[in-house]
Amino acid sequence: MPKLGMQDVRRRQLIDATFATVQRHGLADTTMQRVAREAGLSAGIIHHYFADKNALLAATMRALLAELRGDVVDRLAVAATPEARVRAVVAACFAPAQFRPALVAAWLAFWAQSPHSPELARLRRLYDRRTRSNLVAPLAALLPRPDAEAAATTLAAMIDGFWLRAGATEDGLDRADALAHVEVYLDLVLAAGAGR
Amino acid sequence: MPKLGMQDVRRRQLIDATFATVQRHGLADTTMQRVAREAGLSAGIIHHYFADKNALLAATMRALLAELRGDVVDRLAVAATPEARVRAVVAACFAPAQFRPALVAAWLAFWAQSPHSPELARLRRLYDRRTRSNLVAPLAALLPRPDAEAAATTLAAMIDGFWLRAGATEDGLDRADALAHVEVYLDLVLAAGAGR
Amino acid sequence: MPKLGMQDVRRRQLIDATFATVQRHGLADTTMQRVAREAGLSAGIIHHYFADKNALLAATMRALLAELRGDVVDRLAVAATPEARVRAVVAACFAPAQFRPALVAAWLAFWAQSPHSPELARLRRLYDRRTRSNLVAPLAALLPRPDAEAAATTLAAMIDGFWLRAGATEDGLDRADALAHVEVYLDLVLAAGAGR
Amino acid sequence: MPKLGMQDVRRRQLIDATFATVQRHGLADTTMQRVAREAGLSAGIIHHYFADKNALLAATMRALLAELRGDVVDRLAVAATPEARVRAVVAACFAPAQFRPALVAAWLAFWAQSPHSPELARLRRLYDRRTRSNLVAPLAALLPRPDAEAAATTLAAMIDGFWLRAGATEDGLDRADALAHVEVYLDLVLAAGAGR
DNA sequence: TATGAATGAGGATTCATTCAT
DNA sequence: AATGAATGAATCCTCATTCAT
Repeated sequence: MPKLGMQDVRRRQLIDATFATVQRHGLADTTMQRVAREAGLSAGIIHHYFADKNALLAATMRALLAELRGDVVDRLAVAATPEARVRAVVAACFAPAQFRPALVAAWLAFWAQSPHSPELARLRRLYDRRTRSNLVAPLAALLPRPDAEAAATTLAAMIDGFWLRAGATEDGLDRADALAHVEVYLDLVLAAGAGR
Repeated sequence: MPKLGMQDVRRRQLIDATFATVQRHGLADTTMQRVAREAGLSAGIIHHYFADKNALLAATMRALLAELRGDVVDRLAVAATPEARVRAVVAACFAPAQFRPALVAAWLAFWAQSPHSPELARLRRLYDRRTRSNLVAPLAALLPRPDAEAAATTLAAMIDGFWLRAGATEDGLDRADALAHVEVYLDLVLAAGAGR
Repeated sequence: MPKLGMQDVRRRQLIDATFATVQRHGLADTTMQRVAREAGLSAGIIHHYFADKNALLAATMRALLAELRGDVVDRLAVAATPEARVRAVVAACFAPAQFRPALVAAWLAFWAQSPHSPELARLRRLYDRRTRSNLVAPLAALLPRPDAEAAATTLAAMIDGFWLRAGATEDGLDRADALAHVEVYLDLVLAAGAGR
Repeated sequence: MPKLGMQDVRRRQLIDATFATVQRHGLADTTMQRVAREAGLSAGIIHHYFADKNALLAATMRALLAELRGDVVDRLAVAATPEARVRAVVAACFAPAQFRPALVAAWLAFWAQSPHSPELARLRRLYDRRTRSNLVAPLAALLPRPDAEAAATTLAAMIDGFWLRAGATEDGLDRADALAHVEVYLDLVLAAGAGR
């Protein structure tokens, strides 16, 4: 394990502070000053570690993406069958660590900003591609390719839709409920596929 | 006497300009100056018609909501059976007038901002409640109440999820494809319900 | 008695509204908009009756001055002796109609602005001159001219000083108390003069 | 490390600039821009040192108050008898450093604004209380308590009254004359008290 | 006479960024 | 590496004034 340099420590610290600030105040009210205060550092120092505000935001988005990816990879590692793999991907998206209103709100803020930031747009496409391939690959072992692709698309939309709703904090929607709804759909699809 | 009826004309004009600016520049970069320029008016006049920026943004969101609602209502008016009513609601959400990347991007921007604006949060809850009841009501005539509610929740999430994806402009996702995916799910659900 | 034209009615109405606004919000927050609303008129109309804001403010100050002057003149008209005349002038300054916190606060606002407005400065000088001559004239019949002038100067300062204090509304200083203090001084001065 | 101790230097510099601007342009026309220019700094930096405009104005008023207080304290320190102490307080108010038209005009501007600013109102009450107790304390050693209080009230009003007049710059009223008038009153009061 | 729409300048304040230390 | 001072542009908003109706 490589020792983390001061560089990495500070960068991580600032990314965490950015995430905290975005979820607390929203992207529009995330200022360098606020991020610095949240990190317990001075305003000027951020520019030693990130070229500018956009770079900081992109790095933060990237970190969120990496965490989700880590969660997915961990769960896929212990999934033996295709069906288990599909369910692992879905479960990761609704894991307590991911499906938190605060995190989802931050996520949503980046999503909304992505049409106006090339780097965020790139990250968004990356997420879309990954989620899709994570779903298509195991589904293709269970369903005909066209059906697998359609199911993956629909599943991905459902997951995003439930996330979107989770972002509105006072919403009563429960994590377990959301997951249950997705799994009901999954059962339906797999049953339909198996019945052919 | 000054020109009469300017009130409504200007308000509409400014709302349109706000919508155009939000979709073009994003909510974060939507300034009063830009909106004014888009509307071909001076910056100061906006405050003649709207108390402040928040009021203008809320009015714009409200207008988008009203348009979607109008579309839904129109389609419901000519839907004879419960099933036709469910499909009408879904179809309205994917109608060309609604399912445009630009509109969806604006929608998403407001969604992302809603946790930080009481008025936008209120509008968001209103949308959620309406969409849900529009779906539950006809579904309850086709399925047992708990199944109807579950299906409505899932449908709403799917619709939102496909919208979310439509917001990323360069995304290849086609309107017709999205609608088709939702209808496949609907077929599945209704078939399962009918089979009981 | 000449019939008042619409001109005069409106001017008076606007002056009253200005006075009300100044005492309620302070001179700095007295806007044409607010004055118009207070008068129940539209913002634009003020400029038909007053050249600009300064003219309106000056006219308002002039009206306050005229009211005080009227009060003084009325009281002087029924004062038979020189001493009665001095006391009449003092009494007018502390009459309930004049010595009101609200009125005094407005007065003070104009005073503070007078170094920066030629017209207000002119009115202020006019007030000073009048007050002084109103006091010196009767005092000169009771005291040697130099003593009369000194007493007038001191009296005028005392009056202004008590006014200044009355402007701070929560101050416990009573109108009757203030008047009593001035009269004690007057007694002292006249007694000293008589004792010569 | 940035330059240290800038905090105090800049704050003082900005307070001085505010004072200069208020006396030159009046409180109503004292803008942050003007203050900054007067201080030779950019407009933005003021908010590094003062929360907002009100804070800057209050700090300036506080500084004026502190200077007067310093003057009074210095003179009281070398006043041996009660009478000397009364005369010291009066003399401080008419010292060349205090009784300047420019300073008095600024003072007056703050006074006029005080009904509309809690912080300024607080400072004004502080000044009133201090002046009064500075006068009552020594007078109580020379006169019966009720007379001492009455004399203090009258003296304070006279002082304020002369100040008010000094604020009108072109006024011919001389500093020495004003002081002389107050002292004549003081002589009168003390003589009356001694004669009992 | 009267309205209120409209402007344009200017208000306080915020902010990303730079820089001397 | 780190600070916080400093800038200048940009933000929202207000306001006196003008003008078509």
